[in-house]
Amino acid sequence: MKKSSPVVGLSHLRITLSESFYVGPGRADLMELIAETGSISQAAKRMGMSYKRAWELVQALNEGFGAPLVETARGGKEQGASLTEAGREVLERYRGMQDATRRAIARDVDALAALHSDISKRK
Amino acid sequence: MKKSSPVVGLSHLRITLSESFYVGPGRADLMELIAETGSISQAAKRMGMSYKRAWELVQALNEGFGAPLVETARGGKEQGASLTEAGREVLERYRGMQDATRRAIARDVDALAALHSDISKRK
DNA sequence: CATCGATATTCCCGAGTGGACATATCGAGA
DNA sequence: TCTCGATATGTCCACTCGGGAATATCGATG
Repeated sequence: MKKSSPVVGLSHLRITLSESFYVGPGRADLMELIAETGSISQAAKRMGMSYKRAWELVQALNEGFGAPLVETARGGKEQGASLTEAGREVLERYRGMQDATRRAIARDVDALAALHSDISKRK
Repeated sequence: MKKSSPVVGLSHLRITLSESFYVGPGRADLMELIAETGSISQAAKRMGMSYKRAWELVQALNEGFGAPLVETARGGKEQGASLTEAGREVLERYRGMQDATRRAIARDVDALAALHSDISKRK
């Protein structure tokens, strides 16, 4: 009994922590890819966005939060980017909230999807 | 024991039903205001957006869903806009999902807020 | 058949966004 | 001290988005 279509359902969940900081799906994905690749530029490439945009997002994350969530190091072999402890926690919490939300709204999503396909057939 | 700040927490919840249709906070608010005021222009005014934008959103809702969620009537005394039965159900379901989501993520939001204020104090 | 209020539709323009590109910078290691 | 890979930062430009305004349309009602 697998899901029929992964596209339907929760697509955007944004959590606001203050006037200057929020986390949404894009920022979370970027953080995750930075953790995976150890590089802003690599993460940007995988997300299909420019390095500039990714770097600006990192700035927004760090400055908005008030403490670095993404650390960077220039030069040498160890250069690159990585998540700080706070960054890892923010990401983990966000993923948890996504899961909790999907579970919480599953019935409503099904009901809406049913209504939608119902009406589509009718015409 | 009331909430300290209503700004913190869930700020955006978008539900995608198909490639051409989704509901988010803005569309839901617009639908609700149309139901309340019985007019696209009135609803637009209350949301601080132009009539044009509101009208475009209504188009996106109706065409995206594949069936009218907002009905309009021109001319005479009965002119205006209102929600169809499907529109009311979509709106009601969306509000329900918002509530369910808020409940589901409450603990995580608190934990994130705690982490955030913790770090803010530290510096 | 003139009025009226709201919908429907188009045109023009400014602001903002983000991409592409070009450099500058850093610092470990060869 | 030169190289190298990645970060850091600015400039320029095409494109999009949405606002504002103007106009057309509708149709019950008097």
